[in-house]
Amino acid sequence: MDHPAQPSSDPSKKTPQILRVALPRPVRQFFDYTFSSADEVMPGQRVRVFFGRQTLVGVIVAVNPPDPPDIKLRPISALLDRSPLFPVSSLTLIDWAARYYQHPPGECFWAALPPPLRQGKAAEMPTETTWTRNAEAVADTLPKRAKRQHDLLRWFAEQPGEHANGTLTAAGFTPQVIRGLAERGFLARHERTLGQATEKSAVLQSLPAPNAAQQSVLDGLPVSCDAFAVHLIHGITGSGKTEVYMHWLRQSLPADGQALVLVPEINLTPQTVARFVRHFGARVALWHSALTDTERLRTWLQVQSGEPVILVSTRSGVLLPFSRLKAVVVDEEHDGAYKQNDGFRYSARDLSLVAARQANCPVLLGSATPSLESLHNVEARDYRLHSLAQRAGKGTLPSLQLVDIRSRPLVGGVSPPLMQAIESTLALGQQVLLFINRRGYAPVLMCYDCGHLLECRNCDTRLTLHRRENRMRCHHCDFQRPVPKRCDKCGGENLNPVGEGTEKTEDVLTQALPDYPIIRIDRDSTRKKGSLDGMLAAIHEGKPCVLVGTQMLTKGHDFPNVTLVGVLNADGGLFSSDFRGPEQLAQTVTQVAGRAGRGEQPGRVLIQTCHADHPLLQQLCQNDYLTLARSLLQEREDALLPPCSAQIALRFESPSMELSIDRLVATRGQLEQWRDQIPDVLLLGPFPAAIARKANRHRAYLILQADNRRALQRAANALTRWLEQCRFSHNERWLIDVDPQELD
DNA sequence: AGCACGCCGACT
DNA sequence: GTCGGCGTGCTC
Repeated sequence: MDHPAQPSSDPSKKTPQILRVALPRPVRQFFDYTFSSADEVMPGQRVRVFFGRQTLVGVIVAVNPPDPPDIKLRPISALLDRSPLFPVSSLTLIDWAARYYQHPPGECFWAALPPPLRQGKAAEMPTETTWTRNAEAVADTLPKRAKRQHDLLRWFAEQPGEHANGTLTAAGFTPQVIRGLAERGFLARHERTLGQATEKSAVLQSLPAPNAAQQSVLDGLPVSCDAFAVHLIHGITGSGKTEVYMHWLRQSLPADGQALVLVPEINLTPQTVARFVRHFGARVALWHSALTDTERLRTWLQVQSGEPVILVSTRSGVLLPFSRLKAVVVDEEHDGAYKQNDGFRYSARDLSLVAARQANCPVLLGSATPSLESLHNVEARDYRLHSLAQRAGKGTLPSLQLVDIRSRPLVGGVSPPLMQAIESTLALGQQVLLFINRRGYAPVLMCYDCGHLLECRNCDTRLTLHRRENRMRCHHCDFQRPVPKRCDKCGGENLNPVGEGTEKTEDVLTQALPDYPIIRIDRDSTRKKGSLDGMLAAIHEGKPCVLVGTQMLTKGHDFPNVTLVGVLNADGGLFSSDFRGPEQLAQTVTQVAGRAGRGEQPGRVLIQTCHADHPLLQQLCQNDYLTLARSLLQEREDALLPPCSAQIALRFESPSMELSIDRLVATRGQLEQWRDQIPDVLLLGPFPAAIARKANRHRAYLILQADNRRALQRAANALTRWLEQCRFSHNERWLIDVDPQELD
């Protein structure tokens, strides 16, 4: 600018305003710019600004803030939206989340935007060009030499109707050919809002009437959607929780209201999604990681414009710009997938509760294995607990039985009693599911001469043997190497796989049971698109087979002909260093056991263990999750562990463990200096992480714990401000995790 | 996070 | 003499 800005005497020009902008940079602060146009500006609009030497897209969070910095401000370079892109509800939620999770606010906004809007593209519904055959134009009038145009006409005759431009180009017709035919009047051009042509034809199915148990839960749920309330539904596996959610939405969700339905992993719960689509048709919108940028933009704008969608979504859907949120459902609320474990470490379940409180609407949390957090909140925060204790159809809950595998010969991890059970189940024409919590062939490769275990070069972990690829792979970084012939340490050739992974059990069973298909389902076998669908389809044919799989197999599937479930080794969670080990074990075993006996035949679950007399396993066999969970909760209370207190974890990473620990000792010292302001905050550590070195970074933790969230929050605020001004060198890194779920 | 600036080692 | 290594600091 040539001359300094002055209070203008020209009435057509307003005095410059100051805009406070959130920018996608890892700093916990906003940046102020001037704006001197007469256009209306409000929080929630996007701007393009110069930031140092670069241009960025940011979001206005305040207009004319009371405390602008005393420096020369730069003007914004463009106002990108005529009206706020984010509704007030969204701004409030994101602001709350940035403060609560101690995350840079600009990055929180970034997480809430679909890629096209991050790039500064216009917030307009994406459209696509489609073509229809114009019936009046007859083929004779088209010159013979226009060969490709004749082909295209014939193509339209074979496939009548409306076709997207992309479909035609994919069929090999160039844009010139299409345009040529259109100019001669044979084709009519249309601009369609994306994806809406196909959905409206679907016939909606009505919901089956609720059974008595479902009805009694429904009777206790809120009738109207105009008050905040949390209802926790404990519904045993197969009790029909999804039907309850749907009946409730059908009854209570107003016609113009929006609903958020969170599911842990959309790709793994296709059945849930399909049921919502069948019953609610075009009102259902989906949100998950497999969407394209355009699909994302469309759904984002649909939600933003207040369309009364029922959004079935994974974690990140909680950040969508709802303006008429009237109902929230969180399915499998205990699931760890709701917690983001990098960057902006929010819990979608917890944020959805905050969103509902702000929108003044009810929340349904559902699970066969509710988290101890939610059970704690039944008492501490007045959640209402409902239970569905009966399976919905003819199925009954399976019986659970421990198999002591001490000094028993295991073949591929399978003990003789389990093998007999597998054989007799297959002989009856039924299916078997085996749960193993490790993928690969064997979790360890050991030298029998010197006892050396093959380790990752970059992490403090063992390499897993993957025999299909004939490679050793680290499951914590991307390191791989060929399977060695000789021991790295002593040169001996006596290298042997130790322990069981899904591949090994698959191989052993394929040999032992040549007459039956063995289907392995894990992240490796389902990597190719559509391969999981294929396997699931094969299982649903119902022919006798054995499914060997990891966690993937435990989530929300309904295999009516599975009558035997085997848990290969339940001992992992019994003596884990993580205090959540027992809870997770109970949830996993209960969930996987719930895959048995969902059809007409009763189910049976065999759990292999070396600790058959362990009280947790004994209790688990009673198949009474709630009682077990309550006793685990009592243990947490006695130890003052979450959810009976709150935790914040500070992790420090650097090129050496000594340095990481030193930094945390200094941080602890700083916290001690604020002791009088945070008297009840307990400091634990520093201690090295369970995986002390990951991708060559040495990691250590300091834990802040308190039963008073306010005090903890105050400590965390001061802590992040202090750490941010510390300016460590760039090979040192810290991160803060509020309500950490797992500290690896 | 970028991207500059700045201060030391091997090249024309 | 200068090209470029990455260590340090700032961005309204």
